[in-house]
Amino acid sequence: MHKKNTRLRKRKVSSAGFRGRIWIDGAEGTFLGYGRIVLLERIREYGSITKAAKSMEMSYRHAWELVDSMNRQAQKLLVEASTGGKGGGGAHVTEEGEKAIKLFWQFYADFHDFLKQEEQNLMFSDKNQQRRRKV
Amino acid sequence: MHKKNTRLRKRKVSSAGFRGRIWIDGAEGTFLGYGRIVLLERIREYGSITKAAKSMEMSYRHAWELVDSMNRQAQKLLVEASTGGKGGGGAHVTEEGEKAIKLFWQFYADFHDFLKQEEQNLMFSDKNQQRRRKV
DNA sequence: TAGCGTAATATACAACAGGGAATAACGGAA
DNA sequence: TTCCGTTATTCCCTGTTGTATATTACGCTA
Repeated sequence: MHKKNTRLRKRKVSSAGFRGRIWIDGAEGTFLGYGRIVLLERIREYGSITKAAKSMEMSYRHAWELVDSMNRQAQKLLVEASTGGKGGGGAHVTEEGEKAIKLFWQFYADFHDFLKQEEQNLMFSDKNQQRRRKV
Repeated sequence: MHKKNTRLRKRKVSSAGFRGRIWIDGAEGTFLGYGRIVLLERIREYGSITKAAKSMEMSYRHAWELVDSMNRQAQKLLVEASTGGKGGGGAHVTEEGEKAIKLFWQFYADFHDFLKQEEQNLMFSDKNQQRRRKV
C-alpha cells in the first residue's frame, strides 16, 4: 500500500550520521529533485496536478511551478496538462517523464549506497573518530 | 595564495549536471557541513571567530552559532575560545577539530568522485538519456 | 587604573521561499 | 446554456534564516 499524504518537509527524526541531498541541475537551476520526482509519480497516479499536490500537502501554486520548471528545462515535456473538458481537465506524465523518474531513482539509490559505504569507511576507521587521544 | 573573502552563498554559476550537498548529522541536526568546515579552517588561520566570519562575509552572530552548535554536539570541543587578555581574546581549533576537518574533506572528496561517476554512468547510458550532447 | 579587541548575547531588520486564497480561462457534459 | 473541476495566474501573508547593530563581559597590557 502506498503512503499517501506523506509530509516531505521537516523531518527532524534523523539521528546522527552521514546525510545528503542530491538533484540534477538544468539550464535554470534545479531540474530534477526528490520532491519533483515524487510529484511526477503522484501526477501519474492521480492524473491531476491539484490532487497530486494535495496528496503531498503541497500548495497547487508550488506544484505548478515545479512542473513548469521541469517542462521548461526538459527537451521534451515531462508532464502534459489540459484545461477544461471532462473532469475539468487533467495532467499526465509523458514517456520522457517516466525516463526522468527512472533516472533519478537510480541516482538516488546509488547515493544511499554511497552514504552507507562512507559511514562504514570513515566513521569507524582507525585514524578518525572514536579515539581517547586527549590533547 | 589563499582565496580570501570567498562568498559561499548564491553560486548561480553551476550548469547542467548531477549535483548534491552532504553533511554529517549530530544529536541536534547538522553537525558538520561545508560552511562549518571552512569556518573551522578560517578560525585556525586567523585565531579569531570575528576575523574568520569577516573573511567569509558571514555575520559574527551566525559564525558563533555554528561554532557553538559544533561544540555542543562534539564529544570534545572543536574550537576553544577565550575572552579578554592579549588581543582581546581569540579562538583556536583543537586536535578534535582538526580530525573533523580531515574527516569531512575526505567525505567531500569521495562524494565528488561519486557524482562524477554517476554522471558518466547514468547520463550517457543507453537506456536513459539520449544523444551525446553536441553543442 | 584605563584602554584595547575579542567573545558572548539580545534585539531589530531584510530577504526569500512557500502557503493560502481569490480569480479567470477552458471545454466537455447535463 | 449552465454547470463543473481543473489548469493557469495573481496578490497577500507568514515563518525561517541570516544580517546589522548595540551592549556587556573579559583579561592582559601599558
